[in-house]
Amino acid sequence: MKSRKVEISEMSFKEFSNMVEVSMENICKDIFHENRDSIKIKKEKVAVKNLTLIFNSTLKLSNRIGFQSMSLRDLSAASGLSMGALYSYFKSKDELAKIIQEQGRRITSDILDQEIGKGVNLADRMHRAVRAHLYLSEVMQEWFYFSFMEAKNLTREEQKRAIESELATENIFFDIIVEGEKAGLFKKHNPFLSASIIKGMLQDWYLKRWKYKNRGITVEGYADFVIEFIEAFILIKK
Amino acid sequence: MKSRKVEISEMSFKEFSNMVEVSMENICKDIFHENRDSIKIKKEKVAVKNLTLIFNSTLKLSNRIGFQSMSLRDLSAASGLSMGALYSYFKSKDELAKIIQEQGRRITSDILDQEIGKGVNLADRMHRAVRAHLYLSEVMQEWFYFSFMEAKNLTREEQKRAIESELATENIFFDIIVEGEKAGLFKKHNPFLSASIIKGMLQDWYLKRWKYKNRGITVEGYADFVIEFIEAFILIKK
DNA sequence: GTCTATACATAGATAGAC
DNA sequence: GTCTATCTATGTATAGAC
Repeated sequence: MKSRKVEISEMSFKEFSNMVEVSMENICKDIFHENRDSIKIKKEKVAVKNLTLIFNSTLKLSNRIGFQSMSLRDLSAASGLSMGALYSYFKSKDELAKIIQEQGRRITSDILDQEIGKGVNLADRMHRAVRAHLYLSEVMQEWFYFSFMEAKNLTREEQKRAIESELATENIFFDIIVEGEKAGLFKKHNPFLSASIIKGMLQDWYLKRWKYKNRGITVEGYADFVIEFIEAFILIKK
Repeated sequence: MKSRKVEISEMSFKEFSNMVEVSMENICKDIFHENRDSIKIKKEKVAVKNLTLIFNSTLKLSNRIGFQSMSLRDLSAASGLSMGALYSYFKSKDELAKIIQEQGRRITSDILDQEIGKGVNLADRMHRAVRAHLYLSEVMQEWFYFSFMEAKNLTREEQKRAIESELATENIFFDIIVEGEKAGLFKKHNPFLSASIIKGMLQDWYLKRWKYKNRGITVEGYADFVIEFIEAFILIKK
């Protein structure tokens, strides 16, 4: 029980938060360079600044009223950019959604891989996976909420990617569980169901953050609770 | 462990399904009578038939593309009723959403109360609450999905009601857990978090049914798993 | 690079014939 | 009770001035 606390201190929420911040800006730059054909702006500095502004405004509005309900006039008002200016940064509303999805997926994938790779054993890997996912969805709450709620508004191709990304995350847990069972550390259950349930618990954090916030639950507190809950089920007691 | 199986047999999914079917038609009739001012149709038989048709078409379309993206022309095509005819059954698109929400909430509340009331002790009540909620969300999967995903598209008043209903369901679990702790049957944890997590597990069933279906998981199988998972955490081992 | 003005499509909603 | 035809508002997207 104590050992978990030690592992947390290796990656506090604050440190984690900074790490994501850096990753986010880099990925924004990558996105700018990759989409130079559909982005009419030439200067990197102004483009990245406004892209960030547009992404954030879109996420804020979509979280409140939904991407479909958000008109580009709304987005124009929220971002302070005119309709014409907006269309210098993307060539359609659909493409805007696509770029935002892409950006979030990359950050998620980068950060999770990086963080889980540090795990020294299976229990540690499980803790890190849970904690990293929760911390990440805390920092990028709007994106995670957006990504879940707006999946239906994407093109079929983008939907496929979203599902793949979703299942990839779940597989991280699946793999840890299966390895743990083989090693005789975890009880034998249906590992697919266990992984699903764990994923669901993590999702609850960003889908219902208002509820947890109202009750004064912090992301660290929630992480501790989830880990305890999972371990009661999978760990073999000695 | 065996005792749970006995309790299930008191309410098989099939029986449950029939119970809901009846409740659904009755509530559809109630809704018709209560909204006689906004519904221009006089004959109960034709009104209830078409209302049911409209509700089902709306749910189907909304589940696929979202309520906001569904135009009334789409709904007209799917239901086989003309635009004009549709407006004889509701006076705005917003009102249509509202009526559907109302109908689902009533069924949910009726069925859950009825089913949980049968519980003979706290563990039994917990099992029944889990199972009833899962079975209900299986029968009415489209409604549950709609209700969760379209909350943002409702008026502020309706949003408040949706949240209240959500929290009421969660409170069922909260109360059972608190009573169980007092009675010395359940371990002491944070009962708010326990109730939240349980609610999230139930929600996962209807939010990701495609995933469970693809993997061949039945609702009964999922219910058994969830109950086992919960009990590993809350039950005091003897 | 950003703005204003505008084109064009599609949405919700209603009127009046049948 | 249901249909077709139509009104009006709003949405996405673009052209061209600055």
